[in-house]
Amino acid sequence: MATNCQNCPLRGRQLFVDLTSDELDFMKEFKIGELSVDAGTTVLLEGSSSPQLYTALYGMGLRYKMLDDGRRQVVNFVFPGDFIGLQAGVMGEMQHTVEATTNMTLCVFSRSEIWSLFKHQPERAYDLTWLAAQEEHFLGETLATVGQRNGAERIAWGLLKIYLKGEQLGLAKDGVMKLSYKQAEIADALGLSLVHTNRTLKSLREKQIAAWQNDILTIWDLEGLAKIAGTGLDRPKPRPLF
Amino acid sequence: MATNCQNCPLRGRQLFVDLTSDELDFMKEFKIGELSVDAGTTVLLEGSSSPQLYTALYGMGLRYKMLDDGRRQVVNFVFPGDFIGLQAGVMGEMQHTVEATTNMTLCVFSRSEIWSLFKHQPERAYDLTWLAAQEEHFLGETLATVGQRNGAERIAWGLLKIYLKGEQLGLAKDGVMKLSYKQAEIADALGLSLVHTNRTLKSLREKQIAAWQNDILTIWDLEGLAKIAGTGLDRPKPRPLF
DNA sequence: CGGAATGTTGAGCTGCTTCAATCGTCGTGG
DNA sequence: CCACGACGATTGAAGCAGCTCAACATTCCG
Repeated sequence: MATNCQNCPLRGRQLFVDLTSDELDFMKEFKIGELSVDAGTTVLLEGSSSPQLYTALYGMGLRYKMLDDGRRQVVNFVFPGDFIGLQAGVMGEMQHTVEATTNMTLCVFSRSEIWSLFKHQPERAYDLTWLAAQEEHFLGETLATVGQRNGAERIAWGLLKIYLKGEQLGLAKDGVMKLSYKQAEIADALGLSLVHTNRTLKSLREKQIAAWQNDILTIWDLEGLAKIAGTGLDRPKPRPLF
Repeated sequence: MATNCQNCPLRGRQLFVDLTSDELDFMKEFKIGELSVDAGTTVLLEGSSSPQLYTALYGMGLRYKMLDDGRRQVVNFVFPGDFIGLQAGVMGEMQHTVEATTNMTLCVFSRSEIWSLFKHQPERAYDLTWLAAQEEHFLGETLATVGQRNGAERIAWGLLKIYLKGEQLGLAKDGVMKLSYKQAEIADALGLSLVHTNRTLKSLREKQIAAWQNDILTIWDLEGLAKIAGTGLDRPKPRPLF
């Protein structure tokens, strides 16, 4: 049976701020169903104008853009709690594709309700804008990484960000996290070739800093990782959940 | 004397959608003043929580992030009509620095009014979210460029985007546009070294495709530029103006 | 068992970086 | 009025980080 918002498994996790009971009531109305998809399914397609919006509930996925000649840029990774389809929601069409890389369950919202949210739930509308600004922030950090850092720094940065978010989500513990992606996907996220990504991961493993094999990410030396990445260990700030 | 919103020089330009007279009235209240700064001034500082938000009125600038070791990523270029400080407005602090590269005039808004905008002007709040989603879209395109395209493609892509936006803003005409940046800034925007940027620009010049010298960008072969960039010639969509 | 998908490793090459020197322009102080 | 220094653009040269090509290993699944 579908989860209802009251007992949403994501509520209460460190990454998210609490909802008022009013907001919760609204969300129950806003949510129109649940969607389960297999690994490999395209949830939203670049250029399409889906009538639906989603929040990831279980599972992982990725957002990517394709260049005309087939090169792919992974824009980011989708984890539980991530809101999917904001662009289609406000701009009318998706600017990137969203694909499930594991089996996923998503909460479904009706796009047409977005406007009523702005009209009747200014707090929630504000939260939505907050999320958009947050996405922009993270994309900016990613751009700085891909534009300025070298291979080792990029990989370290990527693993670190993923791990810290996983921690706040309750998906990571004691340096261990399930991470169901392919090396090629990390490579396409960081602007590196697959071969170089593979070699860089190997080097991190040999240095006893972190290993990522068989879909399991193991961090042995978080500080060492942060040092290579050239960044701090700040945890992501709590954010609104839809 | 300060411009008022009615006779805002930006209204009516192709890039922007019209405001209703209601919205215009609100904007007049929302706007609390005007700010003129010299070239080189830092308008907003990464990590700060400015009580003010801005819309660029005249002049150009850039947004950038610094890595801990001093490397700089230019996140994008600021043109007239661009809204500055949304992140500080909703998230409480800026995630990048905004600097004027020419003398600039900016409309000033009070950050504390953002909330009243959500409360009383849902249409404008929606527009704000639209802008945030648009920024996210553009950052995603930039990320794809920096992550996937080679030097020549990146430069071509960058010049093309700038020129097309300039056209819609009335800042470019017949292939000519004033573009007051340094080569180092384009380099830092595209993740290339200054030297390589210089050489790539030279090659575009020698191929009679485009030249950018003495702050003047001249496009001789727009289609050729788009072909190198690996993208189309789509003009930016009209967007809300604040 | 065969084939497809993913990961791993070797080898050679090059696009881009880094270092460094030169040139032109411009504002400043003597 | 000229010398000086600062800054940005330009060009040469050398080196390497990361790419491409290619072969092989491993796992999984029908």
